[in-house]
Amino acid sequence: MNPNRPNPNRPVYLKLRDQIAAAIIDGDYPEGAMLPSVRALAAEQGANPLTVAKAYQQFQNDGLVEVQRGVGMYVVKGAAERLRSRERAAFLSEEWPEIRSRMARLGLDPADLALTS
Amino acid sequence: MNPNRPNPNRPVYLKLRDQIAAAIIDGDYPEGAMLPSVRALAAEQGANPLTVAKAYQQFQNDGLVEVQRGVGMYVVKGAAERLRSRERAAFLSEEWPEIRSRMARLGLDPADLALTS
DNA sequence: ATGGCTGTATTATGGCACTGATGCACCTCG
DNA sequence: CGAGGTGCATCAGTGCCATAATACAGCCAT
Repeated sequence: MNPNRPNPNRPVYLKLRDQIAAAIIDGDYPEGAMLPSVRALAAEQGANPLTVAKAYQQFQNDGLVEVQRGVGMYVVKGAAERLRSRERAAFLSEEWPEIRSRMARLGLDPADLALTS
Repeated sequence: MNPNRPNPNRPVYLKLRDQIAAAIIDGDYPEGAMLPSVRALAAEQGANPLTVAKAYQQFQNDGLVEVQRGVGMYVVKGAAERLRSRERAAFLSEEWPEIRSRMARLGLDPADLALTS
């Protein structure tokens, strides 16, 4: 299921990826700070180091983290804002339309649910 | 992925399942009407008959369609409302909390987006 | 009754994604 | 220089998904 966002049986490396992205946006991993090593995060999350590495991979490709081989991976300057901007655009263009149409089909109104929670 | 909801590369049988569910809720397959045969829908969708059968399977298990072997599968009375109710509950308890928290993180307000579209 | 339509069961196969174990290359510090 | 920390590459195993080829079981109009 999917792959798919809310899917519970979702690939581990994607769940980790989302979790890390959230931490960067929220400032839990400040700019310039070193990310947990693949082994450390793997041990903490009960996952395989390679799975963690795969989760980190995309951030490297996108230039959001800087890799110093033999040392560690660091959050680059402006990563949080760039990441937020990118995720927001992706959400609005790819996810929100489907969510909105599904809610309409189910007779739900986003404005109502916005208040309750 | 999930197998995740909005995932584009999602198993065919799940995409078909969602598509059929939407058609039932929207009344495209009215109560008492016969669903397309597995072979017909397979040909139309360019899929394998067994894959379509797998998509139909869950509706049988849930008692939303009645199977008349040798004839076809029919939408039972009240299926649309039961299906909508079930999907709504599932959406609110499993998907909406995550969606809401993600929107908050990205600085988006459901109430605002409810108007725009 | 027979041909043609339904759904279903069986088995086999190819592909793909995810996960995992091992070892290597690189850097820093004492 | 050596120990212990980094990330990274390679290979293999596993399971799900989709497809295919058949064959079978039930119903109905001609």
